[in-house]
This record gives sequence, structure tokens and C-alpha cells, in this order.
Amino acid sequence: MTNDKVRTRFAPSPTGFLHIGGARTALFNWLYTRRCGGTFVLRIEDTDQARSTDESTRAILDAMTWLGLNWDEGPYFQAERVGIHREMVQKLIDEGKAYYCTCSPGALEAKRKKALAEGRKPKYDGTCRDRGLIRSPESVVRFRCPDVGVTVMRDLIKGAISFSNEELDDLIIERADGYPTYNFAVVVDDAQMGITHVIRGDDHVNNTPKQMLIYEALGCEVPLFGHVPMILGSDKARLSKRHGATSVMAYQEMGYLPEALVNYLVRLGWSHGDQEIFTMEELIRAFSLEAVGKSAAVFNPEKLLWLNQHYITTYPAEKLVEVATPFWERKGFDVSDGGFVAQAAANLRTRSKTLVEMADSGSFFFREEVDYDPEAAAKFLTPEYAGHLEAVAERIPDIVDYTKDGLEIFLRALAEERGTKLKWIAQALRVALTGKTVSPGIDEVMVTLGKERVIRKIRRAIDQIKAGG
RNA sequence: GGUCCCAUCGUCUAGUGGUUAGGACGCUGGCCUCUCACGCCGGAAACCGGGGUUCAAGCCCCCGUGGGACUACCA
Repeated sequence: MTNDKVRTRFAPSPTGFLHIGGARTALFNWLYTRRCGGTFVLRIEDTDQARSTDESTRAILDAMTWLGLNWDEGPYFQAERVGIHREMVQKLIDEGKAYYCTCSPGALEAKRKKALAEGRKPKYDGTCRDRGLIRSPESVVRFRCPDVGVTVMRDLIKGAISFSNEELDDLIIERADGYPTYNFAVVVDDAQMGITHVIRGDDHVNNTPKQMLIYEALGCEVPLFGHVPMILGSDKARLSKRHGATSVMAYQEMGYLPEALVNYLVRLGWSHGDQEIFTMEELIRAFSLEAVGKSAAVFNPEKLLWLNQHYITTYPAEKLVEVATPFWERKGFDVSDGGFVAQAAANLRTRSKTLVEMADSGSFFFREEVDYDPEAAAKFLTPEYAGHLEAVAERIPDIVDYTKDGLEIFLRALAEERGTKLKWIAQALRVALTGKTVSPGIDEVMVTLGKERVIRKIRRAIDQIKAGG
């Protein structure tokens, strides 16, 4: 499978953030390339001067970096390459394979509408095809498409697809402003950059025959194509903002781990037997385009959440601290004690689906004053439990084995001594220490908080009981 | 409208002519248990329809139906 001649590319247009669909396309390209030991090129398709922004370019690069999708060449900027594009346009004109056209957009639009209304196909009628026009300020350049014959694409994912050339249009390859259009620029750039495998979204399938014809007209070798299926929203419509977050970086902000997103995305449309969890190394070894499915997939946030929780619970401790810290910092907490943050994260990891959730549910670790949940307090911060709390606070200084196991033994013994059950003491303590009836194991919480903080919190809870009467 | 693509549990999918149609998320019953999670054991849940081909079809062929993409001087 190793083939270091393989050259792939990811070519986003910088008109917005990197979205989920683009990320998966980039991921498939990346995996395929790494699997082959080839070269992954990044090219920014910014020929649409009006919509492209530097901010978008930076956001796309950031997102790819966050996901771990490094590129070997680039980023190249398509707009900087217009010289080459124009040269190639001129070459086609000189060879009679392209021609100037002065049909106005308005006239074209009218013809399209009329054709549609009459049930005919809205195809360029070839008005300027043989007029032998020369360049003028309002002229565009059209590619002369053969009107007979068949173009067949052997897609790496979808298999052979054939198109009858008769259906193809004399598409515009250079606009009146002198900039190339997508279908032309992409061919010139891919050819010139020696791209061997074009892996992209399957919304490009219908563009492919036109592009293949341009490769041939240019005298360039046609690359191999692999069209990956779209990602849909829950209503089966193409994934968009109204289905929720679609920007990759939005997931970082919501407390997702890049490993989770990568793992989720790769399984959308690709599978390897029954395996659900993959490391990057495993993916690189197992990935293949043949195993990519042909049908569109619906984005399922629940499964992403499950994977995220899986990665949070299994992340190496040091990395977990690293990614979790900013979320507490953002809430204004003191995160200077790395060991303390690490313990808090360790206590919370199995019960957090996202880092945001982890930061929220673990706020009590960082707050001196406990925020008592009214219902919890009403139930457990009562005179009935004050004695238990008092006993715990009094005995803590003398506990030698202040560990999870040691505390469990201590609390059980105390419960027996006081003629109650562990659960009642645990719940009262839980509310005293965390303010809630739901938290990590009470012994773990006590260990993480440390004797002093625990005693202070218990005292404050007792005061609260006395005050509340 | 035309061209092209697609079709197994609600969702992601395994399956390449003979399977009790498997796994995962979610849902759900139970166990574990100081709460909540985690974990473990169990359950409900699918081959879009109709014709062929074949001894045998989820798998092959045809026709429907449904969904999607494209049909720009956007990419």
C-alpha cells in the first residue's frame, strides 16, 4: 500500500470556518496520504475575491492543526496563481479549445429561464462559439466542450460513472474580471501540483467530467478521483447551521477533544469491521477508500458525545489537565495548583461528556463558599444531620490514612458507631462539600479537597444549619 | 425539468447467494453502589416496494418509490 508518489490535497475556500463536512474530507485525504506515505498539499481556493477573507484562512488552518491534520506543502493560495491560469486559458484559445464570449449575464439568464419553462435543458446555446471574437472588457472565456462521446470516471469510492458529453456545457473558465472560475483553476492547479488523487465531497461528482475534459485539452494526465458522500442533518438535508454547530472550532469551545471528533468523523461513512474506537495510528493503518461507503450519513451528536466522554475518561492524566484547565480558568478560578486541578479532573472524568460539563460540575472544587442547591440543603443540611457532620469535622485531624480507601473505612465505622448508614453520612457530607446531591465519590472529593478545606466547608454547613434553624 | 448518485434497526454501520441478519450510539430491564456516572449482564428495534435470475437473494438484474447532489462570470 505504500506509494510515496501519491500526492493529495485539501482545497477549502476561505469563505467561512472549517466545517464538519470539510473536516471529514480533509481527514480522509490525510489518512489516505499517511497510509501511502504520500504528500498532503493544502491549497486555499480564494479566487472569489469578494467572499474570501484572511480571517477564514487562519480559522481553517487553526482547525486543521487542532485536529492534528498536518500538511506537507502549502498553504498555496490560488489567487496568487492567476498568472498561470491566464497562461493556460491563452493556450486553450490559441489551440481553438476555448473562445471569447460576449453574451451578457442577463441575456443568458433569460435564455435559461425560457429553456426551463419550455422543459428543455438550460445549456449554453453556443451563440459565440464560432464568432471568432477577441478579448474585450466584457468578454469571458468559454471552454469548448465536445458535443459527442462519453466521459467515464472510475471513482475510487463510487465505481465507474459515465457522462454523455452532450449533457456538458461550454462552461466559463475565465470571468470578465480576468479571474479563472473554479472548474478551471482547480484543474490547472491540481495538474501543476502533480496531484495524483483528488479526494473531495461528492457534490463535485457532476463537475468531474468537465474537469476531465479540461485536463485532456490541456494535455495533462487525469488524476484518480474519490468522491466521499455528504454529511446530512437529522432531517436528511445537507448539514448546516440550523442543525447546530457545524464549525470545527465550535466543538473545541464546547469542550470536545480533537480525538473524539476525528474518531466520530472517520466512522461517518467509513468502517473497519465492528471497531468503533481508533487511535490515529490505527486509523492510518486501517484506512482505505474502498471501505468508504457510498451513501450520505446523518450527523449524530449523541454518538459524538459518547466518544467524547470515552476520550475524556481515557485521556492521559497530564493531557487531561492541560485541556481541562482553560475551562476552569475561563470561569475565573485559580488554576495555579496543577496537582489540585489534576485530582479534580481525575474525580470528574468518568461523569463528564464534555470539558464544559466537567468545569461546571466541578466548580465546587475551586470555590471556597459552597453554593447550596436549595432542595439539597433542605433535605440534608438539617439538625438531624448536623451531628454527623460535626463528628466528621472533629475526627478528620486525627485520620492517619487520609486516602480514598482510608476514608471509606473511617466513614463506614463512623456510620456504624452513630447507628446510621453510610449513605446518610455521605449525602450530608456531599451537600456540605459540593452543595449538591450528585458528585464524585465523597471519599475522592474529601481527598482532593484536603483536610483543611473539608473542615472549613463542614463548619460552614453547620453554621448554615444553625442559622436556617 | 434534465443529468448523476444513493437506499440494512431512530442514527452510524457489518454483511459481497445459504447468517437465529452482527456491532455501536440512543432507548430500556437488572447488577454494582455513599449520590451521579463508569463498568457488567439482558431487552426492544432493520434488509423501501414490486417484478425477475437462481434449488436458494439483504446480497445479482429491471422497474417503481424515496432521499441527495449538480444544473452560476460560488467553490
